[in-house]
Amino acid sequence: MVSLKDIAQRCGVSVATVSKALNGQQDVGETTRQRVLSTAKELGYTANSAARALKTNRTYNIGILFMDLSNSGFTHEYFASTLTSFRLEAERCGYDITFISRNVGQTSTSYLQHALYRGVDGVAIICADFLDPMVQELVYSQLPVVSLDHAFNNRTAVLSDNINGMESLVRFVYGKGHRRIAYIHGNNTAVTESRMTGFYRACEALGLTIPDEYITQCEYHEPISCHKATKRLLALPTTPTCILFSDDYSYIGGINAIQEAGLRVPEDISVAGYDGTHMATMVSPKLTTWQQNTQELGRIAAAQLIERIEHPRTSLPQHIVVQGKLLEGETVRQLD
Amino acid sequence: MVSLKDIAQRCGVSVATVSKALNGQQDVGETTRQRVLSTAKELGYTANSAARALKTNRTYNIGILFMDLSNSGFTHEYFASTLTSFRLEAERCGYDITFISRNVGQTSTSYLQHALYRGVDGVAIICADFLDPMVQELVYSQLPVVSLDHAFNNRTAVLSDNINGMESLVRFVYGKGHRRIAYIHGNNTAVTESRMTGFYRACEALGLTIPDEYITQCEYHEPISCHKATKRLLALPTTPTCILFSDDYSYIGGINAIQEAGLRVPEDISVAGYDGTHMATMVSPKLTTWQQNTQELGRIAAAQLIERIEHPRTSLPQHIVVQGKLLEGETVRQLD
DNA sequence: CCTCCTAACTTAATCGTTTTCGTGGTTTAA
DNA sequence: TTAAACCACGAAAACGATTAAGTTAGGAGG
Repeated sequence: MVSLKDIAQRCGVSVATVSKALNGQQDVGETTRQRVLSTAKELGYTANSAARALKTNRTYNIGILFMDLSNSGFTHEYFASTLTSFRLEAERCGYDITFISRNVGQTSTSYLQHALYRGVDGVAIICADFLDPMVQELVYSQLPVVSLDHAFNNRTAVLSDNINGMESLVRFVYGKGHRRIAYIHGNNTAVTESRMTGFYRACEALGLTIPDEYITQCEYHEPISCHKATKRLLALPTTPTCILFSDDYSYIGGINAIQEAGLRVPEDISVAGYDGTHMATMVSPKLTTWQQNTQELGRIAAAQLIERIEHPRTSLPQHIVVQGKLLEGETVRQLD
Repeated sequence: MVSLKDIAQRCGVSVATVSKALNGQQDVGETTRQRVLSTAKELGYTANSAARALKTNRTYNIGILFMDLSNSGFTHEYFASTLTSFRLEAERCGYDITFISRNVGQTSTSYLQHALYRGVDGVAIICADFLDPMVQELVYSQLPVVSLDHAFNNRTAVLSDNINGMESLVRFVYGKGHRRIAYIHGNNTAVTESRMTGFYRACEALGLTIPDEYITQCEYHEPISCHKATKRLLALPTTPTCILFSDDYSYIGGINAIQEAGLRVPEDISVAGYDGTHMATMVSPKLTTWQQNTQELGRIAAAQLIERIEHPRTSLPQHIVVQGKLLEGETVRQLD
């Protein structure tokens, strides 16, 4: 590998001058700078990030906590596309991305240890168990941190507007004349809590009282689980006129249960999903759903984290809510 | 940050001894080793990977080329789950993963430059334009390289069995009595070529002659494009009895076109996908498809790359084909 | 008793950068 | 003419680790 030393020798100047010339410092003559720049290119010089990091204590590397909880991490479109836009923005700003795991070398340690070992400038928690003590340790360390869809005290968080999203969805189906609205919610997480709040807020505001048996649970991103939940709902003495599913993907299971019961969407029963995945617009009939703005979620998370990294004193931790929008598909019928 | 020096001072030994003690070298006394180990823990020591990399020229970091070609990278289950299992295996072996982009800092360079800058020990090309000169440059550099689904000369590659997969699929539907088999293939890539070969090989072996208009194209992972292609097929004077789609996801578009034509699957027309995504087993009727073994593809790719990294002289570059398997769903009807 | 070996350390160089503090030499101002 | 200011560059000290090459001290062997 060709280093600063090689360039220095070739140009007959010191290593210091070469470094300054390449880094655009001002105290170096224009002719020397040009000479350095051209020989650097000529020799095919590439900087050594390790040496630079060692000296400057900056790696331009961002650690990503992205755990494949129940196999729905990478393959879950919401997380996948958020990560993609995060990566895009980070790279645009000159940062690289490294996954934070629990092992350095062959031995297992904590997330924080791993982050410190790699010397990342900051950490983004995209997909993880937020209540895990090891995650807590990481969040409340000295490292700049941004989290997605979970707000830690005094730390920057980027949140999808789950309350408003669910509320809007309920108001939409209410506007279509539906009163018997069922909600199959997901696992017990902060996200679920928010959506529940949104659901009940809308109901209260609209003067709706929803029987308890209309509120049931399934696992996120698990069509089979959703299939069963849907079946339970359809077996009730008074069936709902509209079912809100936990997410778009689970809807695949739900629609099966509906078809098995000999019902059609939206003629016999209306449904809506949540997420606004690519798939939602492709299925027929088009799924009515709340589209989360993954592109903005990822971009803002990256931008915020970098802001915290580059201006640790002046930037302040904040909780940013990113608005989604209603995708009015064809699965909610107007009741007369 | 606490460094070797701090531990050395506290223990009253030299930095060298501390380093050796922590790295399990043999020429250090048992009592000193214990003392070093315990004070290291006590002070909360974390090694500095940058310093280590600088000295040893090893980063235990693997670069990943994962370009979001036409938005189907991260969100494409095939790539996403291959990447997941790659990451898992790499981490198990003590390696971390960093994405290779085209910019170091604010300026844009080549993939190779970026890889060299970060000093990765090797590179895995999971999802990229294999014909891009910049990719070629990377592949034929000094770095250990493994590629997925594209075989470079003298470099290790892990390949899904596209020829055999497609061949098996054709033989399966042939076995069900189908003779008028259409194939909507994907974009022009090496993968498509292989599947085409498999398709024609099976036809030849079975004595089938497929009319040219039965072979049509759509974009991978793009239901709308597949929708149109399907429509074209259904408008032919003699329609096929079975349509093979480019991939499971595109099937969503295909099924819409079929339903619009007033046909049912599998009663009126049979179909099959390709990939074996999670979704394929969830839709109703269950999709008949060829399941690629993403778990093994990722795992083997990582293991092979690490083998090349750790034994560059003795290990040899090879092209490994990973077998998939037929998922016999419910979308191919037995013809009488 | 002397030599030699070995175990257990230490010394010091080195990896490639960055950055502070000089140091001459030249220009400018008084 | 002289002092101050400025410019372009160099010397050298880090950053934190690894490792080859010494250096002890103590014991074994003759």
